[in-house]
Amino acid sequence: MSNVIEIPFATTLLVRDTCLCLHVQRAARALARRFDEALRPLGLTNGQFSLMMSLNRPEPAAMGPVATLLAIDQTTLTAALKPLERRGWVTVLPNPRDRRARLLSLTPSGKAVLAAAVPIWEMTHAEVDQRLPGGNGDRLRRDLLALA
Amino acid sequence: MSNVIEIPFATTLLVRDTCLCLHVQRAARALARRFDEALRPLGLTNGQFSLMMSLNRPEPAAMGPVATLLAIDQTTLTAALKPLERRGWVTVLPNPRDRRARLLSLTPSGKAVLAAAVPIWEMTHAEVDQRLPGGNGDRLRRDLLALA
DNA sequence: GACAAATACATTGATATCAATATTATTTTA
DNA sequence: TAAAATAATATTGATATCAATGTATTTGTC
Repeated sequence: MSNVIEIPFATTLLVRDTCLCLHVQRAARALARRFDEALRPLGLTNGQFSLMMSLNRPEPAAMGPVATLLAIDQTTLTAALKPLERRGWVTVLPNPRDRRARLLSLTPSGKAVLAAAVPIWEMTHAEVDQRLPGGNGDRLRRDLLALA
Repeated sequence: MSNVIEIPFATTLLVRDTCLCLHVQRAARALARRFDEALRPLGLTNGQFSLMMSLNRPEPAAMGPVATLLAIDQTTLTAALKPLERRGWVTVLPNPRDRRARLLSLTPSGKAVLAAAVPIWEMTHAEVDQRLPGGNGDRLRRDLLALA
């Protein structure tokens, strides 16, 4: 006898249409592609842009708080810094006050790339904002913050 | 003379607080972790759950439409199928009517895993829904669909 | 001050993601 | 029908992501 468990197709449709995780992942991929494409002339991805922007502080940042801000694992941050270091856009130096810690800074060329990216971000972001019901993302941001 | 371009810190704060791409990526990572953790006892990730659920159709699916539904690149789908095939949860067969195409199907054991995942999805999803202002994600889903 | 606990980060291994490109098969056009 | 255009998928190379684990350093406690 065949005992194959069948999931009702209605369940599939329910998950497809309601799963917030799927909806957020889909939107994340679509937005990432859009920003990646806009930033490509600078050799930056959306994630690298967000990371570098978060390093634009009066004082060098430590890794932990940056990972928390971006909601990425600390090991992901370690990996993400590598290509930025290699291109000379970011420096990762030991903190003399705590030799476990690292000080993350933008280099002058990193700042130059980031400065060039800002108008691209502004234009792309304005386009995205416009697509949203209501014409701006305030409501969406509030909802997303409740999930992060 | 030093000609270092400085991005105003206010710009950094503006991007941090308003960038929809960053907000969506952050929420996507947080939700992915939550669903991954809940599904871990079954050996499934959130993405594998979404993919396998999208294969639960009366007729085997082709790759293109599945990639479009999930808003992933077709090459990502090719790669994502590999571990599922290896575990015997999914079959990838050539389509006799069009030998370029592939037919994607769940195996009986794939259906069994997926069936076991459904109650976990329901519970996790209900928890997430509750966290949202208004107590459900209808509004958020509408906003996200406008981006995907 | 020694030692246990906690902290900060790195490494490894697996999967996810996409751009660029290649391969194979079908469809259209001349 | 042969050649060109199109379509469906695979491969490669680079980065992204996280769990599990390891290492070095600091902190807290006695």
